[in-house]
Amino acid sequence: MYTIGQAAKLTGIPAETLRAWERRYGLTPPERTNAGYRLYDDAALATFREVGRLVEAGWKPREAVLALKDHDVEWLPDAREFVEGIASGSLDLEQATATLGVRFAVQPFSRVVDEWLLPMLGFLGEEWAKGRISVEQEHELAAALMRRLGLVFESAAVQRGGPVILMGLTEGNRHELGLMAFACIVRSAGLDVRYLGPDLPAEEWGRAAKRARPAAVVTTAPSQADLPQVLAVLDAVRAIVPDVVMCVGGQRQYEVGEPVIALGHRFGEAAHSLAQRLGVAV
Amino acid sequence: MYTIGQAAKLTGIPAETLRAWERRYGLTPPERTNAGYRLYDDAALATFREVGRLVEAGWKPREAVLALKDHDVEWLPDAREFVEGIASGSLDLEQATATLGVRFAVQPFSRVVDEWLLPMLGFLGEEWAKGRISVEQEHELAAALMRRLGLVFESAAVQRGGPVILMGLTEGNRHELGLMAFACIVRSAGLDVRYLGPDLPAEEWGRAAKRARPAAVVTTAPSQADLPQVLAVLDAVRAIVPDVVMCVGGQRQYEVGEPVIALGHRFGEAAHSLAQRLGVAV
DNA sequence: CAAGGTTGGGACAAACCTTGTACAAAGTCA
DNA sequence: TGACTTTGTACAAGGTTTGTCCCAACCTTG
Repeated sequence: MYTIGQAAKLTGIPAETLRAWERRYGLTPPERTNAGYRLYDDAALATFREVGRLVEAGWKPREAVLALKDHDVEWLPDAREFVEGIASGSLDLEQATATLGVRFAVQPFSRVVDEWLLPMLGFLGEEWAKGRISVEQEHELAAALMRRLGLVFESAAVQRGGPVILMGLTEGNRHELGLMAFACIVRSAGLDVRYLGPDLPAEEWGRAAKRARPAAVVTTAPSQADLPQVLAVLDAVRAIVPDVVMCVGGQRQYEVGEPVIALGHRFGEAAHSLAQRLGVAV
Repeated sequence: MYTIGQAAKLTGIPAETLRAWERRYGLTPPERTNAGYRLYDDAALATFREVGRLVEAGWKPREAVLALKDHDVEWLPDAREFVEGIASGSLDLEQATATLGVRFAVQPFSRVVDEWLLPMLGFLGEEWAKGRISVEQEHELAAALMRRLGLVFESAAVQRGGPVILMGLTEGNRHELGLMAFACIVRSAGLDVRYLGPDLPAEEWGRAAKRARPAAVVTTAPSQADLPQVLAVLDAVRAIVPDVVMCVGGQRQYEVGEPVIALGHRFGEAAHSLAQRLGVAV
C-alpha cells in the first residue's frame, strides 16, 4: 500500500492532480488509515497510469476517467483468463470487446496485438482443440473482434499514391483475425492496404493484382493445407507483377520457403520491416 | 466520446471547419455535455473523415453532405451506377464507401438500407451472374461494407436486460451484408442483438440458444439450398426455447412457411414489427 | 519535540469550448 | 467583366475545465 506521495512518485502524476481526479470524477476512492491518510494499492496505481496515458494522448481527464470506469481495466484480463472466460461462459463479450477499444486507445495498437491478441488467438486454438470452446462461441468472438479491428482499420489515415499492398486469405482459409490485425498496423503506418477478405482462389488474386498493381502481397498459412495455396497465389500474382514482394504469416509461415518472406510473430516489427522493404518511411 | 479538439486532431480537419459544417449543412449534430460541449463518437469521426475524403477528391462540401441528404435524389439509379462503377473498375472503393457513410450520417439508417443498400446488393448479384463482377471485387466490396456496418453496429447503444435476439447465417451461407444491416437497425432500436456470424451449423445454433436464451432468432435464406438449413436451425433452437420467434430474410424467405416469419424486403418496418412482437417499445 | 507528509477546500491562470460575426480567396453565373 | 455565393479561417466576448498552488490543521516518524 502506498501513500499519496509515493503514488505520485511512482506514477509521475502530481499528488494534487490525483486528489483533484478523485474529488472531481470520483476516481478510485482509496482506503484510508484511521487518521484519514489515503492508501493506494497496485491496481489503483495501474489505473492512474492508464488515465495518465490517455490524458497524454489528448483525452480530457473527465472522458478518460469515465471511459476507464465504464470498461474497468480489471475487466480485460490477460489473454489466458480471457479465453478461460469464454470457455466457461462467464465473460460478457460485449463489455470485454468494448474494453478492448479503450485498450487500443491506452496502448500502442501493435503492442496490444503482439502482447494480447495473438497470444489470445493461440490459447483459443488450444481450447478449441480440446473441445472446450464451441464453434458458435468462436464465431461470435471472431465477428466481434473483426468489428473492433474494422474500427481501427477505418480510422487509420491512408496516403494514396504510395505502394499498394494486397492482403487477403487463400482459398479455404477463413481465419481473418490475425491478418486483419496486421492490416490495421500496416495501414496505421500510412500505407495503402487493400483488404480482399477470406477464401480467395489463386486466379482471383491474379485478377486483383491486375487491378491494383501491388508492390507487396500478404497472406497467411495457419495450416499445412494452406501451403500449396500460398504458392499458387505467388505464381498468379507474379504473372502480373513479376517483382512483387510476398509475405506470409500464420503458424506454418516458415514452411513456405523462398522467395516468400515469413513475417514472424511480432506484427509491430513485421510491419516495420515490410515498410522498409518497400522503401517507405514510417 | 471525443471533444471537438480531439475530433479535429484525429480526423485532421480543423475544429472551426467541423463547426462550420455542422452549422451550414447540419452534419451530425453531436451530443452535448451539460455545459454544452460537443461530444462525438466513432461513427461521427468516420463521417468527418469520409466528408474530408470526398472534399479532397474534388467534391464540394455542400454537395458531399446536402446532395446526399436531399429528398429529390434518385436512389435507385445511384445504386445502379455504383455497381456499374465497380464492374468497370472506374470506381474508387474508398470514395464509394465514403458516400455511403455520409448517407448513414444524414439519413435515417434504415432508409439508406431499404432504398440504397438492398437494391445495390440486388444489382450486384445480377452483374455477378452475368460475369461482369469478379469474385475478388465482390469480396473486397463486401469486406469494406462489413467494416462500415460494423462501425454502426458498435456505436449503437444497447440496453442489456431486455429480450435477446440471435442473428447469424446457416451452414453454407456466407452472405452477411443483408443480415448485418438488419442487425444494425434492430440494435439501434436498443435491442440486445447477438451476432453470431456466417456459416453456422444447426447444432451450433442449439448451443448458442442454450447460452443466450433468445426471445427471437433471425437468419436469411438467399438461395433454395438454404431452406432445409433454416428449418434445421428452427428445430435446434426450439428444442431449447420452445416458444422462440424465428424470422427469416433473403430472396427465398417466403418459401420457408409457418411458423417462420418472413421479414419482407423493407428492413425498417421489419425491425419495427419484430420489436412489437417482442413487446418492446421503440 | 521537530521535521516533513497529508488533509480538505478555496482560488486562479491557462487551456479549451461556446456562439456569433466577419472576411478574404476562390468559384459561379449572367 | 462584375455581382453573387461558397468556404475555410479568424476573432471577440464569455463560459467551463483542469492542473497547480496555498493554507491551517492534523498525522507520522525519528
